[in-house]
Amino acid sequence: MDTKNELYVYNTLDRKKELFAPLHPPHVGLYVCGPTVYGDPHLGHARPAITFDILFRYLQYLGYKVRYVRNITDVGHLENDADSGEDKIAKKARLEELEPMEVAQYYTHRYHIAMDLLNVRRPSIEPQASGHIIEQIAMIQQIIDAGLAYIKNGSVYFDVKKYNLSKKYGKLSGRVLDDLLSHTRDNLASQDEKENAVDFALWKKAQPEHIMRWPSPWSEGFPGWHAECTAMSSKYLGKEFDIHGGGMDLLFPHHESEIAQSNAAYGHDPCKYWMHNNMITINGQKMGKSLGNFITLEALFTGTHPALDKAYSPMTVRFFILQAQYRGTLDFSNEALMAAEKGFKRLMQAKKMLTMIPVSQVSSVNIAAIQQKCLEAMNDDLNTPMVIAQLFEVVRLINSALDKKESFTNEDILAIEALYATFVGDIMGLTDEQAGQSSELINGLMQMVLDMRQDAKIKKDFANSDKIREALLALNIQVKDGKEGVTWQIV
RNA sequence: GGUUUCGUGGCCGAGAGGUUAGGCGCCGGUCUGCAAAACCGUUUACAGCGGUUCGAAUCCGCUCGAAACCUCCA
Repeated sequence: MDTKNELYVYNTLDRKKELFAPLHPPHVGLYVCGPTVYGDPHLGHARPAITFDILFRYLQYLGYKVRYVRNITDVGHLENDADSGEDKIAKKARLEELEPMEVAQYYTHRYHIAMDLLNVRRPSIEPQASGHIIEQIAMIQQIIDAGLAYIKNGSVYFDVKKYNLSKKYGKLSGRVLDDLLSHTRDNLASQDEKENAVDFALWKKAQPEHIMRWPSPWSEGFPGWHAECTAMSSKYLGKEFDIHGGGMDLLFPHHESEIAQSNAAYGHDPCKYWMHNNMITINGQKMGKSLGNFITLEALFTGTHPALDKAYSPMTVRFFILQAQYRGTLDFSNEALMAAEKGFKRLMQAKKMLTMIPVSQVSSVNIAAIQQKCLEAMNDDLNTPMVIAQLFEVVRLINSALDKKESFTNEDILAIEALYATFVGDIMGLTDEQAGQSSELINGLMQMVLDMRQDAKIKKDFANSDKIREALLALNIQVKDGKEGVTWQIV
């Protein structure tokens, strides 16, 4: 009966919304594929980070004790272009004459700074792939012992065809092995070692030019791409946990192969729910490093990218992302970001006006109903755009109350404050960026300047009053002449 | 070629078999010394063609178009 107060999430495994029921309540294990740290974080990184930050926050709001693991991939993966066979991180390190770990550390740091600005909560554990080589080797050995991997020239490959005899490879992505066998392209140099094109590497023997390498029972080399997530998720969340998240682009082959590895090594799927965020597109096309159309978060925040008309604050970007449901593509444009910026400011400004509303004995509003709708929206697979729509209803009510077209009781005002604190602050992680900017000194100075302008206005010296207004605007301070007096806002 | 999605008004985006999404923009009004802000009102929608239904933007089929994945990528 109470279904509206229970969380439903879209499970990619069966492509429908399911009631979320943790394996071991009140604990929830959440694993999300993190960044590969060989480049600056861009807008694309913000989407999964924010999507699963919302999930993390909301699960906590619901009272769950969440262990959120998000890895750092600091062991690069193979490239397939002409000069390849080389580890991506190793390649970049040589170009810049840095230690590979120095590069990884540098970009990890940059990633953290960007995520902090976006107010993305740090995960409970952020394990590095390079720190879990032993665990990955152990897992690979278990797969070999199970007879589902073979060794060729010091490299280890997962035997997908053999695995498929007892389990179904492709159950997450909807792919059929026979189709994959007949359609997969075979242009990788290393593929001649594979028995089948669909087989994937668990361990790769390092070529001489590789500088990232570790000893193993098979060769000196490095783990395959999919190994780290299985090894680290099972180490920190157990061999069966609740939710595995990541970008849709990782569905195949990465997550499909994680399922195969987990089944081969442990006999069952790694998790109960698979959740995937969609991509951010730019002019309808996926943003990606290889396409050369990606916008780094730093460029976005500073407005230095040629495609940008101006800088957009981290909270504007966060709000922009939350205005779309996480499973849909989100198209980027200056126009859309500017609309988000204006909308976000309006949302935050209304909250500040709350203290100016006269308290009434009678209420003309139903805040509890709005709160309930916000909860229902969150419970419906994290429908943040719906939550935001409800919050704008509150904005309208606040502004109408200021215009004396609605009346709030003290309880109403407290309920609205709580609504903001819970949904805007705690759950959606939106903070007021100007909060810290107005010190006592600035407030005092502003009061003085505005008093001077007011004097000029009384004397009908509009030349001077406008001069003050324009000078303030040049400093990005907007003066607002309201019915109840003059206020100001940093724009 | 295969797999998975998607096509909503000027833009971004929810929803979903019958009842206003929301934001931004445009236009009109209130307020203002003038603006801005705020409020009120208004304007364009569900790719196309069939089918199911009392009724479809919402279900089914086809057509057209777009994207992601199949190769590193969030």
